[in-house]
Amino acid sequence: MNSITEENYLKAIFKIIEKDNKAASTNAISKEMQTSAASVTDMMQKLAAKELINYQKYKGASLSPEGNKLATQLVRRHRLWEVFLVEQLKFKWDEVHELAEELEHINSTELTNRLEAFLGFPKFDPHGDPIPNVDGKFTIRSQVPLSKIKKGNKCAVVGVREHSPSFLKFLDELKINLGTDLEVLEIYEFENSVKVRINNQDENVLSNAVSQNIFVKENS
Amino acid sequence: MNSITEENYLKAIFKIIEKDNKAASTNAISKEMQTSAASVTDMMQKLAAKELINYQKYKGASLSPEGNKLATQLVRRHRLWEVFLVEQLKFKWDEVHELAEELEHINSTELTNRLEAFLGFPKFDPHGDPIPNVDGKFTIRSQVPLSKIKKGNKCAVVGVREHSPSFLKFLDELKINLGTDLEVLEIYEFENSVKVRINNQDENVLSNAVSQNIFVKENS
DNA sequence: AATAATTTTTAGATTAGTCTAAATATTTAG
DNA sequence: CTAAATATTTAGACTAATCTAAAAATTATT
Repeated sequence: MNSITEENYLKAIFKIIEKDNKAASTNAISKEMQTSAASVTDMMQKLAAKELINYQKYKGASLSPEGNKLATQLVRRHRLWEVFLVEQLKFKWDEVHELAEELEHINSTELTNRLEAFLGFPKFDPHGDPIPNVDGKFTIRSQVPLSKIKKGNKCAVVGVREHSPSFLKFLDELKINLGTDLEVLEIYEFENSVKVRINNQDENVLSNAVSQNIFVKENS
Repeated sequence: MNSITEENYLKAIFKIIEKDNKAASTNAISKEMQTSAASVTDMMQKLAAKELINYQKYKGASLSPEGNKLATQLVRRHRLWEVFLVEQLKFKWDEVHELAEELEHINSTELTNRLEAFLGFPKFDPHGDPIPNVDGKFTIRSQVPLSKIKKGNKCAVVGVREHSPSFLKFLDELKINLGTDLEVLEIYEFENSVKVRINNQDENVLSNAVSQNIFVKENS
């Protein structure tokens, strides 16, 4: 069996590789895990000995097939619990990450699969991230940052890149959530700010920092 | 904050005191926790230093008001999760203990209270054990072991004393569950076995070991 | 009440996960 | 392409939770 700590390291590596598309460096992992680089090196040796990662001194770590399977399972559990917390317990999308971070470590395939069925086999979590199915397969969906949408075009929010509570709460203020319809009314030269109409009602100007972190699907 | 290990010790002490009505001895705790007596002594000193228990060398441990509050909260979470697993995820009553044992350590009052509301404020868990409310108050209910019911009388199952999966599965075989109606048809001299009619249908003879472990409410 | 049996505590070690500081390797820049 | 800067690893130590073996205290039994 693997400890919760080991699981968290695997998840960190998974996350870093997903973002950077290259082996996760010791420093990147230590930053993600909020631990010292020395602790990371220790753990890399341990995980390599268990053949959960491929690791070479000074060269960073990647997931072995087995490690990838475990990490994917953790992502699956995390996102299913987030759906439960938001849809059934009525938590808000900025409140569920930490709880799911704990719930995901409850190691029961039966529990995970029953939860998935109970929730109706959701394909995406409350932030629009895909939920791997029982075989670890993610549902792929076409999505672009809002910042890429041309003036005059309409689209719908399908996800967010940034997951911090502060960003999510900010979007709440703007009445932007998953499924929200947006129309790009204007794109300003200054910092590429965009003026959008939100759900055919309010208009608002969004900074590039915001529009880059909202994923949308353009209306066809 | 308290570690999961500390929480488990508090729960063990709670359970022992509930059963024996006296300070929990080192040996009783080590048996409950499946650890050595030496480990228990160490932990008792730690919990006493935190003022979660009253502990005197060689005299056993009892819960302080603060420790009792924590233990009750764990019992509350454990039983609420059991209700969720059985009622929503369709687990059987003999399958939920271990999972609830993990879920109970997720330390969020908000989560607990929302779960309770989601489940409709249940007062008893799938084994008939009372669920403490947000203030730690248990619902008291009159109940007697089936072995105390007189010949000819009718009653309904409200709980079980023994919680082992093997006992619970055995009751399943007999079609005995919470809410099942029983009529005592005969009491035999030999070991006080009882013949019962189950839900006005099957008849079966139950050993005293079984009838002592089924709690019922006599029909008025 | 003295002694035997049992229970509990203490002493000393072990493992997992962490740290800091020092040493070593790699990368970057002049 | 060497030297400085940065990244990584190693060494050694710490804490929490555990263990076994030995010592001490309590309880039970003649």
